[in-house]
Amino acid sequence: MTKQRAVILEVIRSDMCHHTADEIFTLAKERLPGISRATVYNNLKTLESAKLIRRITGDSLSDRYDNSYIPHGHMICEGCGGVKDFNLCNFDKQLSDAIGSDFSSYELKVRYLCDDCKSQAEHADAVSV
Amino acid sequence: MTKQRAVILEVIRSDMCHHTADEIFTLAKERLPGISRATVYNNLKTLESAKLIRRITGDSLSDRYDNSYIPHGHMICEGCGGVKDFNLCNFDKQLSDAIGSDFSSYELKVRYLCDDCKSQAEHADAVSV
DNA sequence: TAATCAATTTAGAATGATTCTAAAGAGCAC
DNA sequence: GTGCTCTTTAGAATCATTCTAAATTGATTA
Repeated sequence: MTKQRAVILEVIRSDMCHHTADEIFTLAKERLPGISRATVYNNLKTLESAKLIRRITGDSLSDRYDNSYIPHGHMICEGCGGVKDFNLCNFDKQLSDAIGSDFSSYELKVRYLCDDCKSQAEHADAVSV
Repeated sequence: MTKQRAVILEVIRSDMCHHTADEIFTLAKERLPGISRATVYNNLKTLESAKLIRRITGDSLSDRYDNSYIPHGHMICEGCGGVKDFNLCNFDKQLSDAIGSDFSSYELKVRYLCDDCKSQAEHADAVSV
């Protein structure tokens, strides 16, 4: 475990946000000013292979990284691109029943409008009328 | 509806595959040799806004397009990469309850091993012992 | 401590998907 | 036919990510 890898893992674990590689790069740079962008990408791959983090592919241009490898749902706001976690009860059983087989993982993304973007949209409507 | 847009829509609807933009470009070019890549991208956006097709993100580097806008699950075999569709009963209600909001769409992908690949893997195990 | 060797890091170039730009073309209302 | 708007086109630009090759690090062993 190099110090670069440790810092990247700490950055991802330090809060519940789902950071992009670029954000992780910026945050890691605060602690290791010489760190390279390629190192961040290399380590994100390594850490995902080691099942310490999970990559989330989404609606925004860049992927995001989750500090947990355990599958769960992601709510993706169509306004701001923000990502939140959520869980469904007994979803594993429901899924394996539906597909008629065990499975190794799943990815569930819901596109919606978060409260902030919803009220912004309402405000915009009110103004434009 | 321009003839370019019509051809792109036909290409997407002509089979059950989930084509990439590049594949759609190639297929459209067979019928309209002068068509531009930008036209394909423009129209894929337009057609998705019109809810005639759906964009699927995350399987590979490039996005894919589904000839149905209605959300449904995808079972992706980790052995052969094959994709099958599946559905969950009352999933819309379950989802909106879980996230506490309406949503505009969802994407659900399950990674598993299909029967063929499963028996192949068992056979490989047997051989290797 | 010095030699060695593999893994990691680095900067910058390369790639690949997608978007942008500006000019040309098509279709429609008047 | 004129004007207007939307669409198409080719190629340039952009952006996230990957690759490359040289330098560095760290562990291991002599």
